[in-house]
Amino acid sequence: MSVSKPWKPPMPERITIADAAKHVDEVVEIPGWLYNLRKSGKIVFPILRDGTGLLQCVALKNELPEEVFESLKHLTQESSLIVRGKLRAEARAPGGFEMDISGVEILQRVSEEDPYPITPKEHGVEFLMDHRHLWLRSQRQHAIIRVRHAIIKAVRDYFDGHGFTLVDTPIFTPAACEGTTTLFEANYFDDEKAYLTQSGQLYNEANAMAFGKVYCFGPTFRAEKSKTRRHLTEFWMVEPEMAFADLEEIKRVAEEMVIYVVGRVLESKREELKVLERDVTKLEKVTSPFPRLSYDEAVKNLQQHGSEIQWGSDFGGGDETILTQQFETPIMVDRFPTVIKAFYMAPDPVRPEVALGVDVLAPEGYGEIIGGGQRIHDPELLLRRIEEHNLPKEAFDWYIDLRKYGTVPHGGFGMGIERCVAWICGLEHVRETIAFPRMLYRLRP
RNA sequence: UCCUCAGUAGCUCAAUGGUAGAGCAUUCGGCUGUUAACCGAAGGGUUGUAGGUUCGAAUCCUACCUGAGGAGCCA
Repeated sequence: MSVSKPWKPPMPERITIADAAKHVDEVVEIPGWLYNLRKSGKIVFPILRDGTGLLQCVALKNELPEEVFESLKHLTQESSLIVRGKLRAEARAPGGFEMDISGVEILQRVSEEDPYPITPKEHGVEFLMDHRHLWLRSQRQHAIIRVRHAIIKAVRDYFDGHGFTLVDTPIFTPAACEGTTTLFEANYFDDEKAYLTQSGQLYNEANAMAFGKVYCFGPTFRAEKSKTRRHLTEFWMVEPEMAFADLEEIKRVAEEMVIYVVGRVLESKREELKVLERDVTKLEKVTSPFPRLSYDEAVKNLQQHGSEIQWGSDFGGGDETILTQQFETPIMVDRFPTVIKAFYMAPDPVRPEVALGVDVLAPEGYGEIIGGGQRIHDPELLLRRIEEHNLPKEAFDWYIDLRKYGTVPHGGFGMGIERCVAWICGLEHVRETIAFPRMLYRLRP
């Protein structure tokens, strides 16, 4: 004699929208938020957002209990809910899949008294920045942040795959790297001052002498009152440093890494670049070799193109644009005047008035994304430079030690992640390249 | 820090010295395939703040506040 068990409907599998294609013709449940709702009498089209994508759903009045249909019909933007139903391939739906809703669980209905502020229409920069915590839910911001993720992953994969060890450097530092004017100050217990790092480089050099090839990747802080589309006060920088490397090797690595990163983004983030309306043919041209100019040649070139620049000064705002517009790939400019570079920059042995430094300038007007070069490894010269720059020698004792105990030629570079993201995504401003940008006059949200 | 521009409904904007308006959003009504859906209706305003000019100011003037773009500086 058999006992019949009471029939229970099988619990539908919970999936994400990104996996919808694998579950066509299955009944599933998807938790998410209401992105938008279109309705037409007895049929409503809720569009669900779950962080992995968008899914159009369909609910018919005749096929659902009255209260379920009514609750959907009056649901407000960004209300949180779980939808259940059968997935179907549907050419008319954006994304190509659609769910026939059979059940809905509303987790929270956003009140119409205080509706979601970011509507599907256009908004201004100030409003969006004030609502950055909500703005991140939009398609465009998803695309940018995902490309950023891909860039960071590619950068790490590049260095991890080329014998570099990740050795992160401190955020709190006791003294300035290159001067004290640009640093954020913090109280470090009792009466001591600490500063937020503006570069991991000096510590990177110690790490390179310990491990050979290292990189650090973390946030850096600059208290400069720069108010332009290229500046944040808090930004992320990846900085490789290599023992036994000369300027040519540093340039080779910088070029190879940039090409690798762009390639990886093109390979894995086509959809996101499409959302951003990025002209990918411009990125596809980022191949070896990058044009190499000396500072001397760059100055001559700029003067021919009408710039006021004189030998001995740094590039002005328009200068980088004039230079990069002439090429389709990033360009490398090296051997800047020693006087405009940091104290640790190695002079060219045959021409000490120029330094063995290099900048990589991105095309399309994006400008400097990488700065680096060979560091001074001669102890006498380093001491002299510290004096010339009026830096407190005691603060650099440990740095000078690196030249006393087995000094070797070495160098590296730093790449600003946000500028790199802005370039690859084709953005107007770096403020969209990080979830919560910190800028002059903007600390919130 | 300096220069330029801008602040009008929740949002995006119009109104160029003479009665503050539209689209979106919200609410109500209509519509069974919508694609930033559409159609009809309703509510929604100390025109950034303070002062001044004028019969009359969103509009002209002054100061301040807020924001945006840029310069210098930088990745």
